[in-house]
Amino acid sequence: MATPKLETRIRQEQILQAALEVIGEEGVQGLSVARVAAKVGVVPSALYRHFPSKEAIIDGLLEMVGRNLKAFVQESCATASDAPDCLHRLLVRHLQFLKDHPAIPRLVFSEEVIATHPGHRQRIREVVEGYLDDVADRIRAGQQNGSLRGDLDAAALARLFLGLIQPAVILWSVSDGEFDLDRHGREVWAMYQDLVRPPSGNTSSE
Amino acid sequence: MATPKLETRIRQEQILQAALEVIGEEGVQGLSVARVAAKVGVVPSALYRHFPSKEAIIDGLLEMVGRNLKAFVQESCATASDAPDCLHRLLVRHLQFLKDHPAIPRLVFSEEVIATHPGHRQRIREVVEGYLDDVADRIRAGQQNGSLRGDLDAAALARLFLGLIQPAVILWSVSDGEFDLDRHGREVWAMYQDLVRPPSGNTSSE
DNA sequence: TGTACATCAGTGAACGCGCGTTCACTGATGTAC
DNA sequence: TGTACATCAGTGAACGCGCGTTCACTGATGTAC
Repeated sequence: MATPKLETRIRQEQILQAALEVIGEEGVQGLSVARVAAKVGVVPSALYRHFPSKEAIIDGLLEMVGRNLKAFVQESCATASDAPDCLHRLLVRHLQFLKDHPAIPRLVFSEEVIATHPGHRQRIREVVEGYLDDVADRIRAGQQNGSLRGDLDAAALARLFLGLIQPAVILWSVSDGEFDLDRHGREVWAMYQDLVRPPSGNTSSE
Repeated sequence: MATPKLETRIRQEQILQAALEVIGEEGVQGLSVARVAAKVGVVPSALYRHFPSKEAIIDGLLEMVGRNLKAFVQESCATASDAPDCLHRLLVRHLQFLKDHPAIPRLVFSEEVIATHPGHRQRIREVVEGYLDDVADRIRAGQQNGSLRGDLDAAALARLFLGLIQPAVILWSVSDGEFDLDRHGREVWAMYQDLVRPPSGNTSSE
């Protein structure tokens, strides 16, 4: 027993972190109990002291991702001057996050995880729809204070916002880092901004 | 030997078709040689008369998808009156296709396939970038004949067009068919159309 | 037209492998007395 | 302060399973003579 004992709470965090690293390196398909255990520095069966099953680990990851997305929206908009600025910060943050931690979108948009287990599908549904709802709320607020054009459906605009990010995920995955995320962000943001700009010039009415 | 012999060409098509069905039912993760063989009505080892490996089957699928996407763009635009109409038909066709054959986008956007084998990543790259290039070409043509606004980058507009479709893929997968694809199509198309409409009223100058 | 032979799709047993999970165990840590 | 005990994280061997793939074989089909 070279490995010191640690509390379950700490181990759970370590396990989730290790699982994310494995997904980043080997893909969702490569996520095995053995590999996660090796990264934690522990024997595979030790993981069962902290999670009842591999499915529970994946569920823990999805829950974590959901919390992170919620925090992203809040933090991006807390420091923003108006709704367009909030959305812009959120987009930039997402693209940067994609660059730093490609494992997360891989996990959320992974058909594999969805199809394997009904519980995962439900969890991903909560994460994606929760995110879209948060974004739509911010859009609605912007529409009400006049910083965003008011005649477009907020939920549909939120889906379109997600559509600024998703193509970047696949192109980034597929291109071995050649795809220019920053440029993509600038280009699609210019278009989105153009679309949601209120008709008159009062972009920051209070 | 209850199974009659058939030519390799026919079997190859049957195998690819069966593989698509398996992905539709069990996900990419559930795609196994045994399941495909069962669907074809043949013993697992028989597949090796027609494909050298499971990887080759997946590669065959990706190639097929690439051909289908190319055909989609051509057919949608052949009967269209102008570039916006062409893009609209293409969008509707894609969403309908997603409804009928959810396995295909699952395959193309599957992180699993990408991460597993470098050859697959290259193939998916060809498919996605080829599709984006085709769409961008149509957009460029529309910009030149004045049916599309000319001051936006065609490649970025093509990526945004893909962004109309991708959120629908994940929401459709995750919602057990509850997500309203037709409504999504109408809403995001209205926005896209609004964005790409030329500034003056001459939407169909020749 | 009839026979001999090459071709090759399909068979089924077998393989080695990595997988998720279990279980009896070990032994360090913290608490009760 | 010192001893006895409960707790529980980590161990390592073992499990059954499904996987992709191989290989010697079978036997129907089509061709050459």
